Amino acid sequence: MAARKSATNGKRSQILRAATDVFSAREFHTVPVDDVATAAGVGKGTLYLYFPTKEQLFYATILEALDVLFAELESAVRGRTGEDALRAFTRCFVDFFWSRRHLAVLMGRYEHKQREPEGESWRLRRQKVLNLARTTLLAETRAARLGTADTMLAAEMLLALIRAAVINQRERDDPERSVTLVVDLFLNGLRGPRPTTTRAATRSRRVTAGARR
Amino acid sequence: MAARKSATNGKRSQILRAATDVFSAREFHTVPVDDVATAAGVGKGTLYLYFPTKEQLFYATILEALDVLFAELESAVRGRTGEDALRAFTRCFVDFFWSRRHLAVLMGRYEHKQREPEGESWRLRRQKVLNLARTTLLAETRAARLGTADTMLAAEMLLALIRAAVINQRERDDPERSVTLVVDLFLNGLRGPRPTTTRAATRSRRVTAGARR
DNA sequence: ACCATAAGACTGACCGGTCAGTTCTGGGAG
DNA sequence: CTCCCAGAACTGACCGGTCAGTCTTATGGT
Repeated sequence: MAARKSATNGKRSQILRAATDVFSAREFHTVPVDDVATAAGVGKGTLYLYFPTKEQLFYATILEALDVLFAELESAVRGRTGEDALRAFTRCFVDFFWSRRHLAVLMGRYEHKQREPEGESWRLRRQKVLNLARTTLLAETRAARLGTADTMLAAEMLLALIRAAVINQRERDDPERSVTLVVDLFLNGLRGPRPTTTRAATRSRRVTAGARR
Repeated sequence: MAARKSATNGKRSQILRAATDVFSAREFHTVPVDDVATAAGVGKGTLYLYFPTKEQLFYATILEALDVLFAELESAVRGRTGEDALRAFTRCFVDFFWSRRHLAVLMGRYEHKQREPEGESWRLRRQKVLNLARTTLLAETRAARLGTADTMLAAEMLLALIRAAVINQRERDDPERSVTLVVDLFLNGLRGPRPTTTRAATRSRRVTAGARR
């Protein structure tokens, strides 16, 4: 029985993995279910044993990934605060999509689906991630005297920066560098950190911006 | 003849406007061409007199909008430099989508289509906008000692911030406020501008963050 | 023999694009 | 001004292809 169940789950995640690949490479509506089944190495009928509709299969790929992401983010920031937490958050985020580049495309592409019936749980999950970002930023935003609405927007902007960094990253780039770029830009802007001593600012700037080349 | 031609163009843009509305509200593949025709108040056949395929109709909505955006951006920054230019650029961008909110969704949703055959001209146009952003940033990025690759990424990040601001803006918000938020965050980060005099920084921060509420 | 699982052939709905027919327009003749 | 006609503009019923989801059949384990 345990064996049966594990075999079952094995096939389910096998389908799920294939679905993620295929849905990342091509747009949802241009992908025939047969293609997913073929990619997964199962018959179409089998696929429908595990997922009731094509849409649900699609959402399953997103939702499960978001759950993993959230769990990883949460444990990454646990016990940290301030800039340290922010950096850990960003690093975790970047790494997650670093090893799942296709997912970044997939998620960005269909964020709007949040309005559809199934999309509700998607919205909820995204909200959870956003809230975690907001919490992580709380100290900084308080220091900046931001109101609640602005804090939320700041969190959105952080995610936007991360997204831009991930999407524009080349294969050969160093993910850690993206983290630095994002966090530094987000905290100190293009003009660099406020100098505590005049020379310190210059040094810090070079680390931020000049590492490559 | 002049009358004929203007009547013709009138119908074309009438269809185009309807298409933009419909394609913004629902996803491309879930929209039957009949719906667009109905929304435009013309028969399906008429639609196919002006646009060869459904896809081309779709792309026409995007491409024409991008052309307008680029022209407006270009004239907004002409003759300006530095922070002044950056602010004008951002303001123009925000205003454009402010009066065309649906477009922001539409463009973000299908950026990935750039890989498709028709998407080539899309990619080109986006590139033009991106380059304009890069040029506008040139002074700042030089000051920050960024390499070419990083300057490009900085431009991407500026666009990402603008996009986030536009998408998260509520109907009642003041667009000018979004501009301020984006530019200030981009240049000086969440921690605010480097103080030239101690008090000046505080004043500037309040403008950045505290205008609402 | 019976059940659980898998496969892929099949079917019905749906929609992009066409085209045969209709309506509009404008201008020339009476 | 009215009638008529030619051609342009427009229309929507229809056709053919494409799947999402079902159902029959095959396989193997107990």
